Amino acid sequence: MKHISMRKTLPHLDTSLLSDLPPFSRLDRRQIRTIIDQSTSRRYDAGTAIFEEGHPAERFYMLLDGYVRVIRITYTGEQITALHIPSGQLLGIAKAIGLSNYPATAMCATESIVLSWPMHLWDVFVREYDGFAPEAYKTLGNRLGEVHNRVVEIATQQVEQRVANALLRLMTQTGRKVENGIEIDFPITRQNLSELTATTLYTVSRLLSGWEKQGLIKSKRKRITVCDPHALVVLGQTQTRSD
DNA sequence: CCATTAAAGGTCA
DNA sequence: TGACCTTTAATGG
Repeated sequence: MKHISMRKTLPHLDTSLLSDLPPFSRLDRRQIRTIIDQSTSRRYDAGTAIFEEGHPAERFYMLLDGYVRVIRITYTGEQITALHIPSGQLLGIAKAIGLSNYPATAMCATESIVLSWPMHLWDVFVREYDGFAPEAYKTLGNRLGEVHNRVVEIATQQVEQRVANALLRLMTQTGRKVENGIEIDFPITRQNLSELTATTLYTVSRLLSGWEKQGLIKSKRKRITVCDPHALVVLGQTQTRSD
């Protein structure tokens, strides 16, 4: 028995934790102090949910460290990954578009550190804090745009293109430089990728194996490194259709 | 071109 | 060891 996540307030939360993050970057020290004092901080293990689809949206969150997978459950009980959220972003901000329940589950892809506030403070933040609302809406807009792009891809592209593009997006959004390329910074399985691209884990596995043989990527269990981004870009745009 | 099914080997706690 | 991850092959829409 180990690594039990306990809810607790960490002792020394410095104002610098938030002062560089867009939703709070226009605020002075005193305001940020107030915001932090109203927050609850918590660490989550990888694989645990911060909040779940359908539950009342009681709190909103700022991801300080880690990665979160936004997941929806289908009629048959399967999960599909909608998008990934990197640290420094707000999440659980359903209130911004008038929802009273969370529209999706937020699952930690890695160990994560999160600040949260009771939802009744949302209106206070929007009213009192310069730049907060625009940044929140910008975040929502970006996510909506990303989901839109995927809908278009799924409707118009072949599986190979979709997987290549998904990989490129993850690389640019969460990539970390390593010696032989750029590694996606959190554990991701064939299953996860297949959910993102509306295909099966077997097809993803076959594609990745092929790309690895050609030297485009390297992969270990739950880890993928892109070695040749340009080749993937080409793959992602090539229409291998008879003309 | 791609999903499904089945089977087997690998990895991790 | 058991649960989870990955690959490969066969089959069929």
